[in-house]
Amino acid sequence: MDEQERMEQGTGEILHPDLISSVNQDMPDEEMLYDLAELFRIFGDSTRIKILYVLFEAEMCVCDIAELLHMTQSAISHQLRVLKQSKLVKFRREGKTIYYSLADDHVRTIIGMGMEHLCE
Amino acid sequence: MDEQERMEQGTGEILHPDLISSVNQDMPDEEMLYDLAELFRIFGDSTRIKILYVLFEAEMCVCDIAELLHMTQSAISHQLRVLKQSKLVKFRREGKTIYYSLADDHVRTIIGMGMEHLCE
DNA sequence: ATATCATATGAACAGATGTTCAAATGAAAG
DNA sequence: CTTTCATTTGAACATCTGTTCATATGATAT
Repeated sequence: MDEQERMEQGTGEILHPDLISSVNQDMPDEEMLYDLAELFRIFGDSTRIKILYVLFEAEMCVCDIAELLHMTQSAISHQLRVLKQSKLVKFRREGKTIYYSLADDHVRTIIGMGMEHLCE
Repeated sequence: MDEQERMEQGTGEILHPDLISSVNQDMPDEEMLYDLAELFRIFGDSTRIKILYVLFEAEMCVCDIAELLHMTQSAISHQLRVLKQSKLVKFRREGKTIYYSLADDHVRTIIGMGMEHLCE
């Protein structure tokens, strides 16, 4: 009844009201979905993917990563900051240099999933 | 020798030359890493994540999705185009309406991985 | 202290991205 | 054919994002 009335009100946009309310109940809350998108957004940049891939192999300092990727040390530092904020990498200081490494194995798994999807 | 010379040439940026060349060999090619980033970039938007999540439950037409997400039908259509191009969703026509659904189970797995990472 | 080196940071700029609006398909019904 | 409805499309616009450049930390060595 409600839905039928709305359908006649002018917009006339609702085709399957029952389906809509059913799906609506099973949706995670807005915030969770936002956080999820935000997580993937971090992986959605070549430079950051490369940095993470490099750290697959070994912990490494900023200038080494910059050299490896043929990029400015500043650019790398900015991106490491993003990765740090998302808890995807961690770091330790040793004198003047700072060594970065993967925060945990989730990074490997997620990137692995992506690779699998591509290779098909 | 080579590396030492370069270190003294001026920039003085290379700290661990051996590590660099070792890691360099194990890196996937540029294009693969770019595609990988591109794939994740698709997941890195709230609207697209929501659309995918909705399609977890059932195939659905454009105006239903728009209604469900409280968004313009045009905005949804634009995003479905992106998802279509990335082969993440497929569609079938039935008269005037077009029904979209997930292309395969990889989408579920990848989003599942992201969720797992968040819930820790 | 001063110099040097590794890294971080802030402002600025160019390029990418998402939504909106208006208009165009494309299929069914009158 | 014309109308209606679901969807697509293109241009315009505002916002976001990544890199660069110049400068600031912060630690070591002289």
